[in-house]
Amino acid sequence: MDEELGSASVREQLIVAGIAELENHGIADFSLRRVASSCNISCAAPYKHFKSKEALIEAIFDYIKSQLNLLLDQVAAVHQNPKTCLVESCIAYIRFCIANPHFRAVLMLSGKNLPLAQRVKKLMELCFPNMDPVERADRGYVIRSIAYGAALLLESGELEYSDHIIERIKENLIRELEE
Amino acid sequence: MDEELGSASVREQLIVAGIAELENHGIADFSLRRVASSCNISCAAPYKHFKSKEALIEAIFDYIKSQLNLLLDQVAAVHQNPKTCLVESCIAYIRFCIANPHFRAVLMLSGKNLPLAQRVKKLMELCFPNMDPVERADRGYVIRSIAYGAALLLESGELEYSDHIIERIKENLIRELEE
DNA sequence: TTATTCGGTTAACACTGTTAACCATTTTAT
DNA sequence: ATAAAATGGTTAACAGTGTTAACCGAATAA
Repeated sequence: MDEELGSASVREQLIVAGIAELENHGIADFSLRRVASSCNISCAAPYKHFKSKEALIEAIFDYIKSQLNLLLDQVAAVHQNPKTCLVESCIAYIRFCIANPHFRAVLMLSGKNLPLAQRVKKLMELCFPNMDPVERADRGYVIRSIAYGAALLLESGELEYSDHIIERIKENLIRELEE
Repeated sequence: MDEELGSASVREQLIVAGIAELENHGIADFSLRRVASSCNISCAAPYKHFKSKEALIEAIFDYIKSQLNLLLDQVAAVHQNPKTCLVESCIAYIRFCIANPHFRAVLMLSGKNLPLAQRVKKLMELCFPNMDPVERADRGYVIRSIAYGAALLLESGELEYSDHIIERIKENLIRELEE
């Protein structure tokens, strides 16, 4: 019963193989049978672990979300100052999206975008404890708009990734945190 | 062979029915046979008009793109001042995304995001003819990030549409156009 | 008039998601 | 220890999918 450390459970194998399938074929051509094949199990076997193909995809989304949360936890551990933590969280989100291109579409397309949203909300409260909550929330939305938009532009390849552009994004985020 | 004004060609019918299919079933469950059925033609008939299912979807994307271009043309015709035109173009883009939810995902998901991009580029040149091109381009990216990000937040329902929030977005866009 | 293209049809192929029936093994209960 | 049940796999089948081939009639061009 206990998961041996070396080998992943079939459920985990399906999620990992499903991510690869998502990378290689996109969500419009996601084949559960192909995923099963690549795990060397029969086409019906996945149904012992997931109710449906959609349920597997949902599990993949959750897995991705947890990965992003892990990363953002690390950022929070390193940066104590709430403002720099906020900026670095956004940058980490952007880098995460670039490193995992299929993730962003997935995160954005179905209300799975919470990890960054929650952190921005909390950090904004720490940054501006006395600010009018409406104003504070609005600023949070602008910050997230910048992060989401930049991630989109960078991941789509329309905007080329560079240290310079990351610096520019940082500047714009910081500007929202001033005054 | 001349298209009669009243009835649409089969090709157009397929595009319109395809948009409905996209709305009802999403891109992951887009059925070309269902689209054909809803046009009262056989399952093979679409292949007389499109090379493949993907080609139809591509044509749908192009149609959506042209709709957005029409809207942005109207905005350009009304607002002569390049700065206000730029801001209103972004707002029009955001409204367009909200009014046509499936459009945004489509526009964003595959490099079809050009309509706004091109206009922002040109308008930025009009707004800041003497600015360093790199600086100018960077500002354009920030403006688009704000527009794309806001469209995403509004369309996903995470941020509720209101005149107030539109005003806030405008303010933030204008701020990028100052100094 | 003849040939050709245009736009439709039906039939078929390989593939997909999903379920049912079955089976061996492992876990749990009595 | 033995019986029961749950676990996790199998194969076979069904309906639905994208796609192609073969065919066909009408409009068009030679």
